[in-house]
Amino acid sequence: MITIKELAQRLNLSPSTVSKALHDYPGIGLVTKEKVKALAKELHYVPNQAAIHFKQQKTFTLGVILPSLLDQFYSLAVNGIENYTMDHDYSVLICQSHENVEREKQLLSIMQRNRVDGLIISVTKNTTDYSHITDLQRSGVPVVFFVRKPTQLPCHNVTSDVYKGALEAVELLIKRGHRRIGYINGPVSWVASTERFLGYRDALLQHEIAYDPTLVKVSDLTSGGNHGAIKALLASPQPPTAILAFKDYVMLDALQYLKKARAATDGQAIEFIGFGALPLFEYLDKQPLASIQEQPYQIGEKAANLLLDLIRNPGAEIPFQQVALPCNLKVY
Amino acid sequence: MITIKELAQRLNLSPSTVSKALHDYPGIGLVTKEKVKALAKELHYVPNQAAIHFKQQKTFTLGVILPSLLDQFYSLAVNGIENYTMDHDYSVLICQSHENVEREKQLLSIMQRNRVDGLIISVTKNTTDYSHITDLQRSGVPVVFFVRKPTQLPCHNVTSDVYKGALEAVELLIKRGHRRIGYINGPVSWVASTERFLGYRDALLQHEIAYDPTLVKVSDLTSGGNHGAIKALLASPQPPTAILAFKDYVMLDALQYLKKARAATDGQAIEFIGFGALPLFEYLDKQPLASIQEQPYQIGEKAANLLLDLIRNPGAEIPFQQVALPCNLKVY
DNA sequence: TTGTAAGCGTTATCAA
DNA sequence: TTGATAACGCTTACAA
Repeated sequence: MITIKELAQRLNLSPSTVSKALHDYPGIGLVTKEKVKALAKELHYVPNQAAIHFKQQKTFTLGVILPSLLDQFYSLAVNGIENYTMDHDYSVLICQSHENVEREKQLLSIMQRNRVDGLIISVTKNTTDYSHITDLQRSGVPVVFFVRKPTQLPCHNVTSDVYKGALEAVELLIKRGHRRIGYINGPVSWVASTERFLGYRDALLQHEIAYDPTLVKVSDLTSGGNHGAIKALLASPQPPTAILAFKDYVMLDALQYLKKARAATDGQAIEFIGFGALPLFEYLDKQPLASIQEQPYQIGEKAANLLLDLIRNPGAEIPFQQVALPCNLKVY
Repeated sequence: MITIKELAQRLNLSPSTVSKALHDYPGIGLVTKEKVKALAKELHYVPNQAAIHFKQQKTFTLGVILPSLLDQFYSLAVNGIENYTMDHDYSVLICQSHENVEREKQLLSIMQRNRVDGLIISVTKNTTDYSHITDLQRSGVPVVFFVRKPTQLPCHNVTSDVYKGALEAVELLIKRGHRRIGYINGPVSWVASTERFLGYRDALLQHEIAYDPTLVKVSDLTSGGNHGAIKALLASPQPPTAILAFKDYVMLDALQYLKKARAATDGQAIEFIGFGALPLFEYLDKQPLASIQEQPYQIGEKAANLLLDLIRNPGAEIPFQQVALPCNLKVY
């Protein structure tokens, strides 16, 4: 591997001159500059990032921790992050927590060893203690939460405006004549669950429909949990005629369950709306009424944008940014 | 950020002693060792990887280049790679080419700057010139191709045994009485396309069914290309009664097209088999006959395994490894 | 316009 | 059992 030192030797120059020439540093003779660049190209000189990072005490790298890349929501978000960072000459270190808190802690440590300049994170289902994250922050690494954010902790974060998303979805259901509208919620510890729930409830109240707690069930978002929730809803004395689901996958599981136990609904079709508007819906034979489309790519972009701003203004006491990108009700 | 030097000062030791103590280097007093470790913990000492990489002239990092993480096949493969490398104290630098050759070249350069110890790559649709990759190899970085491999270039690679997968799929169709079986192939420049095709053709020949080239169409794997291919098959004088598809997505597009143009099939249902066995199939109302399940996770694992072996035996003239993992016909 | 020298954090070699 | 020293590749303030 060819180094600046070697280039310098071959050209009878000093390493610093070569370095400057390669970076178009002002005050280097045009002839020298060209000579250096030519030789660098000829010998396939490739700068050693490890050395640069080491010298600069900066890695120009953002850490990204997310639950799983199998969820298209997150792979889209990664694309948004990557594109933004690429354009700004940063790179990303992507890691999956697989919803495992221990692993999340390990990853935080990896991020720290690698001296990432900042961190973008969507915490696991089970993260309640954020000390591993606040420790990192305290050591001077700015952190932006995305999609999933802590309940109490004040922080920078980028999410979807799921409150409004849920509100609009339920309004659509009401407009279509539904009065008994169920909701299958996600883990109650999540802000995202509360917000969706409030949108659901407020839509009802705004249209003078009493809020009935028996129409709300919680799922842990596993298939089993989803099946359990729909089953419970069907078992209520007056089952819902329409259901809002925390995620499209929840809805799909519910539909699957219904197909098997359809007798219970008296042949009445239940109308569904979920969050996600996943690409795979294009291929479903029987599409749902609608889906609330979030903007994962833009969430990623915005999170990266925010984080780079924080990195570039180190001392600055920037107040905690809370960005909520709009959702879009996609009617099929 | 606390450094070894600081730990040394505080303990009135030399940096080298501290370094050795932290690494359980033999010949360090037990007392010293404990003292060092205790202080390191107390002050939250975190080693600086950039410095270590720089010093060791090794990054303990594998580069991974793949077309897109949106394809679950690849996110599963990444999981396999990650798990294997984690267990062996390596990390991964994951990048997406988005089927863009120029970007692929850029990424190679990024990998080189970052001095990855090895590269796992699935090239883009359009990569025909491999010089950017062979250049990297020549500079001493071992490379393992996965999923997509070059036609001519001898290389280490890990793929699926799609020949056998296609063969078994077509045999199933034949057993079910089909005699006119179509095949929608992927880009002809891919080895994976040729292999599938040969499996398709050999299955026919082994059952004494003449191979009819008009029943084979090529798609570029875009929705448009897929629709075009199925349309062409339907337009043939004797349309197929069953179709093998290069990928499940091809099959889904074909099914979608059929739904719209179903008149053309005279109400005869065409039976399909594709490659992939994607999780989303669980949610389809009308499931295909079968799908050929590949093992992306295991492919990733094996590729990482192979690459680490290559890294660990630098000089060794290891003959090119060609691993093909079995496919499994999943009948719905 | 170019060169000198120091230093980033860590570790390996050798000496004490 | 511990310490001194050099080196990894690069950048930059300062000197020439």
